[in-house]
Amino acid sequence: MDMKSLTIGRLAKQAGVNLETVRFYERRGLLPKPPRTASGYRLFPADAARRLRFIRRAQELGFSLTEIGELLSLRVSRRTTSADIRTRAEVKIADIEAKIRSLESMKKTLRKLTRVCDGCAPVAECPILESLDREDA
Amino acid sequence: MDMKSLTIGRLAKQAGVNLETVRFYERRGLLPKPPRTASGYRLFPADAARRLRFIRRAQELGFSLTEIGELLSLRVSRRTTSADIRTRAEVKIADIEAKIRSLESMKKTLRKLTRVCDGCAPVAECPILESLDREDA
DNA sequence: CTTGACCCCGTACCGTAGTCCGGGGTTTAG
DNA sequence: CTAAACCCCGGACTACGGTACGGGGTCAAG
Repeated sequence: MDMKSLTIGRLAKQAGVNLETVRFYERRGLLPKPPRTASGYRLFPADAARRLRFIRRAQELGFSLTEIGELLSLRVSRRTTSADIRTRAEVKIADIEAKIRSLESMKKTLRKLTRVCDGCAPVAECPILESLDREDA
Repeated sequence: MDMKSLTIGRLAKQAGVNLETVRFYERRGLLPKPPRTASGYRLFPADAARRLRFIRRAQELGFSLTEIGELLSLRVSRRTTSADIRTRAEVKIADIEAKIRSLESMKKTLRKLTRVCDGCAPVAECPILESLDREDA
């Protein structure tokens, strides 16, 4: 139990999540199984909190836990070739860019709306529908 | 039943959602209650499909149905003042900008990863954890 | 050496967002 | 006129992402 390890309770507090959520993510494989003390207590490395915060943020961006698992597994190692990782990373980048474009489009519409508000011109229709409306999924 | 109205089934197909989902959104108030035929069939205006597609996209960006309802209600009318709408729109813009920043950060990390792949330098750690990791919610 | 805070585990339960079912009327194409 | 295809409704069911519960062991302060 050196200073660098965290019990599950401390980790949960540091990351701002429920303790049960930590166990749940461990079961789901989003958090690597931590070493245990002789009595069975989990001892998480300090950077587990960073991983938890990453998961939370990614969720707010509309990624499912399964997709987050895929993001977290993006790294080069003996088992995975560079080319494989590269391809998978590029797919994720494309997903992300699509999300950014949708958000930019929503933002533009909302900005237009605030300008209309300044001009005091009443808009009866819902202007945000203009955004996010062209083709593809 | 003019050409411009859609039965629930046609609407669902056009928007690419399940028919039950349309009824569900109507119950949730995300879709305005459509007029009915004498026999009770719903007749949706043609632009209901646009609204459905907006809802789906916004969900992919991590907005809950409740938040989507708030976005859809952003418009100026007798009941809502320009100033009120303006304030609410600005809050939403700030939310959106935060999402965009997080996504840009993820994207940057993934780009770095693809460059590493090109250079064939193996990375054992999970580099994406570098992103989305500073302060605030 | 006890008491309160913390941890273990499995299982049950919850909210959100749908999705399905089934018994019944309606519409439309043959 | 009838059969297929479509629509109505209420209510049950599902999947996902947690969250709570409860019975038990552990650890640290007094």
